[in-house]
Amino acid sequence: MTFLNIGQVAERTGLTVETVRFYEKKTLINEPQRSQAGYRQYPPETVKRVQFIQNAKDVGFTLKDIGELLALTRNPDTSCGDIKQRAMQKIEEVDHKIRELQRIHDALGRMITKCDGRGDLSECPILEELELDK
Amino acid sequence: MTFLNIGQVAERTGLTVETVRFYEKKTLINEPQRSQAGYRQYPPETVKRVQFIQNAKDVGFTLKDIGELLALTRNPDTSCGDIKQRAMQKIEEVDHKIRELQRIHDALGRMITKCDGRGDLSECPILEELELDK
DNA sequence: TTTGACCCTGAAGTAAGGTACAGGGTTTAA
DNA sequence: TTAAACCCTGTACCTTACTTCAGGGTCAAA
Repeated sequence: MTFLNIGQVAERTGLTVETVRFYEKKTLINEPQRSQAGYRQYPPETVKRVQFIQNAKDVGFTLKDIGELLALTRNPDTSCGDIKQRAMQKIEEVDHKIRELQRIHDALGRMITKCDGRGDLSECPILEELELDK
Repeated sequence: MTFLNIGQVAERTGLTVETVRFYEKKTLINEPQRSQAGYRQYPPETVKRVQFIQNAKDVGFTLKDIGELLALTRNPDTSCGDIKQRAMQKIEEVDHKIRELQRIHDALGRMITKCDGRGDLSECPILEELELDK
């Protein structure tokens, strides 16, 4: 078993060295052994762990969420359903954000169609809708 | 013309006094006159200005965007088309965020349907998809 | 042996949009 | 006249996910 320096973990995951240290400080990856000089010596599984973090982030989990997911997996009482519940909670958050953005999209769309882009600022339908009194 | 204390502006807009001061520091509202004791004395139009800020925020503009919109309206060379362009730029940002959230929604949805919620963590399809090696 | 690439810690800075103090002065009504 | 309710400044704090910096040690190749 051959260990990896922090630079090698960074290289294999596409993160920076600073971000790997940051994840360690957040206890998302285990504190590794140190060499005599104090260099971190990561076991190769650390790369997998970092990739898990990246994948979970990519589907919308925050680092705090990810910490909780990892805590769940360490608890022998955790079942598959507990993980599923986290995913369902997250998808609900995502749906909520989508609906809010959809609302914003529609409001902006209405303003944009009202404005032909010509004419004076004083009669700009967009500013009027936002109720800016000039 | 009767002036308003900061508390009255806050009350009429639903903001807190601190937020009104914050907007002033960000130069989104003009520095008002002061009473002899140093109290801010806002002209009544300030309420309209704050409402504009609230409306613009509500359709997705950041405070920075709003500052730029206000700067545009102070520039005599600005046309209605310039404002429309900002709105179109914003709707594009919003669409981009919606697409990203849709992607996340779909990915989470796929994971959730793969997992029946029963069974052991070691065979959890969600954790497998996220590539967590236990 | 020297130089460049690597590693270390701890603290501070970044964006966004506020919120919360601490420690004081003012106004108003009973 | 005193107490409540208001106002002031300046600074620090909050969240999220990092990034940057200062001021060092270490390792490997030429």
